[in-house]
Amino acid sequence: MGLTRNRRKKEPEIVIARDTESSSSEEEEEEDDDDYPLSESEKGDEAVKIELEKSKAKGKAPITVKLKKVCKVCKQPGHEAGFKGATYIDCPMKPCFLCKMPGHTTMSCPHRVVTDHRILPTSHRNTKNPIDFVFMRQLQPRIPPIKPPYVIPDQVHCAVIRYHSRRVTCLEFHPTRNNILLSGDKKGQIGVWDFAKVYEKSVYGNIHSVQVNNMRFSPTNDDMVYSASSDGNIGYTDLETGTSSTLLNLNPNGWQGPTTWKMLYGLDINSDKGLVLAADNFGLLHIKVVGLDCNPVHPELLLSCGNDHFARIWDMRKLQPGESLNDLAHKRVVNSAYFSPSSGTKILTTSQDNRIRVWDSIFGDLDSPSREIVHSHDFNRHLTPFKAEWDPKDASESLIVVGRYISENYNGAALHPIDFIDSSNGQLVAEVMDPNITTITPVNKLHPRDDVLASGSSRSLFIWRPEEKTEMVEEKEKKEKKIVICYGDSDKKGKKQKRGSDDEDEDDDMFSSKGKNIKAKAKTTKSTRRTKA
DNA sequence: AGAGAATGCACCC
DNA sequence: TGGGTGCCCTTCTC
Repeated sequence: MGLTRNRRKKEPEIVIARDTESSSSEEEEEEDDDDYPLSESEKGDEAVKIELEKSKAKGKAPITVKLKKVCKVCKQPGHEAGFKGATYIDCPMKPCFLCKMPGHTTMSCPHRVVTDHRILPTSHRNTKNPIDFVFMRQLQPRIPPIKPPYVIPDQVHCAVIRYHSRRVTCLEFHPTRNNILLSGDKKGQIGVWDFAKVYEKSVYGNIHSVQVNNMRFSPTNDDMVYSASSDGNIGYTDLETGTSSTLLNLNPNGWQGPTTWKMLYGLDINSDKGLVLAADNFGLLHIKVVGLDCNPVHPELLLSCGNDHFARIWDMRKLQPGESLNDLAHKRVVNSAYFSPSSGTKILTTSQDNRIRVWDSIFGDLDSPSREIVHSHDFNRHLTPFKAEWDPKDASESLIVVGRYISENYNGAALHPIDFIDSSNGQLVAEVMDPNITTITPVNKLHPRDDVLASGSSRSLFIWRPEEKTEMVEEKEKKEKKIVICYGDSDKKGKKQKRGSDDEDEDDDMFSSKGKNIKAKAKTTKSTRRTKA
């Protein structure tokens, strides 16, 4: 298909006269001459002239350095890629960064939903024209006659905390206590945050030694949580005390090299059968199984996904290699696969080919997905993998949330929104973003009961809520001077507030509206931990 | 303020 | 076939 990455083994020769940038040039320059001979075609290219004025006192003539304008992506002259202000210009020699098809760039991609943020407020974008609606009803007569309105957390208001020293890898809401958010990070720490009492948090660093990949609460004891980690352990932790026991250790003999080291990724609980399920990097089929999901209605059904490009449906009673009930093919690694939260009949997957796939019924034709939604969430080794997740409160089982990789220019700021998508039609229902949050937000979780979205972005956690609730919180926090609410278009407020705070030196917490402006005083933890390879 | 580091996947031979 | 190589929008720290 059109998904090859068009790699060029041999890059064209680049000659940059007097270039200071040495890291990107692969070949050693023997010649130091300024007069780089331009070919006929290249002569038309504008050469950038940088005039370096040596000290005026010495009265030396300015030195003119010619830099050939070269694309930093494909290393070819004649065009440039990269940020122009807040807008990223794609390299035209590469396939579209969004849909991966050649022949156009992200800017002109037909799958690019947003074209101008200055004209259309996001909330208006979900208006369907009546004909579309009727048409859709005819095509899908089984959708609920009136979709319950989505309640999307207001993008303007959020709360921020930073206590992780590595990037956030997973989030989980407490099953009964509404304001408790659990977060795991790349270092193996697990945080418990009471986001109503903003300052109340605990961080447990002794449960795992490397990244936490998934967490699940015990169905029988609200205070106990299971966690799967790349250290090969399943921890079983009391959140009140932080005391943890090891339910499973796949590496009892310690580190014997990367070929034997086992890592646990997928984790889910089958309460019907009283099982805790976990998948390691070798898996039953000797592939890395990264996700697991038990069907909420049919306890014998299990869904797995991984880097073999498949999501697979299993019968719990027949978990043998090659015995899966269905194999759902993808073009790239599958980051996540989830049954729909109430009926369990739909499947939602996120794949690194920049497509979200939806199967409308596990009892129907599973040969190909019911829909593929092109969405920017593909792979970057420095980011926690994106996972599109269902809204557990949406009775129609169509609303999903997923972070976006590529940025858009929002009034001069390059931001990466969190997208709410109606998975029944692929429509972008809302984008949540804040000018103070400039980092990418791959980890998102919708609250099981409240209209709350929790997000993990780099090392920070965000709670987004509807405006009414937030204003209460906001008032409270203003008094306490403990948190800064992020305002949609004035980060000044937030900064002032933080600067005025007397609590700055209290501990290594980070309550800020803009991590960039306020340096964390978190202990700089030397990464002495062993990595897997 | 600019370099360096962390480190997953795909492609290549 | 497996190790070597390179990577298009990262983010933080020094």
